[in-house]
Amino acid sequence: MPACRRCAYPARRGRGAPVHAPADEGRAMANITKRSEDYSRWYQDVIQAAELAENSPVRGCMVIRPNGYAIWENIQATLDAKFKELGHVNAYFPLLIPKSFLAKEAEHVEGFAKECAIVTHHRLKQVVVDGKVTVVPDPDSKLEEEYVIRPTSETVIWDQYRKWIQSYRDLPILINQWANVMRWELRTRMFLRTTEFLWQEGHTAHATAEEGRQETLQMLEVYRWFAEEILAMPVITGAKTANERFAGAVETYSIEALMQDNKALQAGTSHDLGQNFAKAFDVKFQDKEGKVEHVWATSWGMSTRIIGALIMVHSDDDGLVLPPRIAGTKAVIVPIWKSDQEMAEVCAAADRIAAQLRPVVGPVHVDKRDNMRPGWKYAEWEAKGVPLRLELGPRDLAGQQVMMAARHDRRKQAAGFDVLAEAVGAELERIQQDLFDRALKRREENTHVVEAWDDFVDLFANRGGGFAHGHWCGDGACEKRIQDETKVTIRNLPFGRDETPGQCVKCGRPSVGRVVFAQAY
RNA sequence: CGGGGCGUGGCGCAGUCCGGUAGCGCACCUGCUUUGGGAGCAGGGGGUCGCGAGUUCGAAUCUCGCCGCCCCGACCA
Repeated sequence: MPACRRCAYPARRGRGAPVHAPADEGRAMANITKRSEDYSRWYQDVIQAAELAENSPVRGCMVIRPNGYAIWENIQATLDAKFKELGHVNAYFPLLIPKSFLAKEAEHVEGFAKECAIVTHHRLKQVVVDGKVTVVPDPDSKLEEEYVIRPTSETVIWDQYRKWIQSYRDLPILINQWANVMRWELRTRMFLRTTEFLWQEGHTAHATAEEGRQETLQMLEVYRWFAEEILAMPVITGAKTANERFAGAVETYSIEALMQDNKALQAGTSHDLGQNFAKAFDVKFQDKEGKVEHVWATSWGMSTRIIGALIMVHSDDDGLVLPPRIAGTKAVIVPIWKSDQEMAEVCAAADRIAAQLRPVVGPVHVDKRDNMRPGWKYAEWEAKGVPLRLELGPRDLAGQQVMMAARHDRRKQAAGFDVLAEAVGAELERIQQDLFDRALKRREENTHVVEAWDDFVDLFANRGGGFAHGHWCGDGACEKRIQDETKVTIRNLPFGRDETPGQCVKCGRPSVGRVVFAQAY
């Protein structure tokens, strides 16, 4: 696999033929695979180029680098504020769960048993094998009851809620926790499915079924708001089918987004748990009439997976694209100079402008590095997804203006110093809106109404897939057959869906309305 | 866990078939000149060739075992 003789551009790892850089061969830094060429490699390249995360020594776990973690911190800050606005409080429950807890709710065990990491010992012992010192679990330290590293916290939390709840006066309990969880996945992908991931999990307890239902729907609406307003990611809200429901839930609701490769991604879930966990953990309360009853529960979560969705919805072949509202750095100022004196003047002006902008638009970075030229910096900040670049050189200084360049559409325009804060604020708003509009347009262009099975198969096999609105008989077995034959699943039963009766796209039996089908992550 | 591809300075790769003591581009460091879309020259630093055994006078290269990464399945969301 030699380098290309014509241009000396090195061949890519793992492929036979040398791959030429596009017209601009200088793009050696990031070297991002095009989406059209290899979508999943593109995804990995973007993560690397934007320095969001890296693989760790442990398979399936990732190191989230500062650029990636800044996004997560903004997600946390925004959601946390919203949760609290709605009356929730934060708490923390332990990482380790007694093995027996997992077994208490029948469906819950079934759902998670296959992907649990188990702690069996509490001590290591030095041993010498073939003359080399190594460590092994000390057999004498075997735990009497083994612990499971939480795949989710329903069980520990409900064990605790039993102790906290006696009367209706103790309800509702509206607790959220920010935590890491572990699910031993066979196949992992950065952010989208990692063995360990970060999330928030809300766990609430209520006096009535209706109140629980309302909470579930309210939190789903929070996720919809967050995805659409903050992440500029249009989503479909709706109920999951029984097959796709959370293990132990009465009803699961989700938000579903469409990625640029036309695969769907579940970006947040909210579960109405009914009385299942209250019964499993014997959590009862006495109501006003003195009657003793099991409490009603919900849980809801959004994880670092959403960062994967964020990457795939907006980014392009030059790297990451972030909506301003979630970007860690809103704008970067690139000073341009020739002489030392110009450097001093331009940098001083850049600092003044940054100081002026920060209170209005948030974090603004001034890139004063003198070991690379402006063009290099442009490309680098583009790869990292900073929404707006401000170019400031001697000519701008003379004209009392900066050049603003938007990351997502390359639009460049001048903005005078006297109106800079308003101009930058307005441009960031335009970018935010534009990203949403662009994503929504793409989703609409890739959403189809299907009637016949042949058309359904053809859509996903030959016409690029996307979202398909089709009739479904409601039978889980039929749903499974569709999945087995086409890899397509029902993403959800959208709120406000078309409930005109029809015939199931697969089996032709009567249907009470359309559902959303897609191939999914 | 099945099929395929791949592990060589930070990144991307050559060298492996045919064994001879490791090289290229970029990045990095120093200096000078540069700086409005990926700068130039000169000098310099950095690699137990994924890990472990074996064959050999000698292993990145041959043999065996293991580990990891990527893609496609299975599992799962």
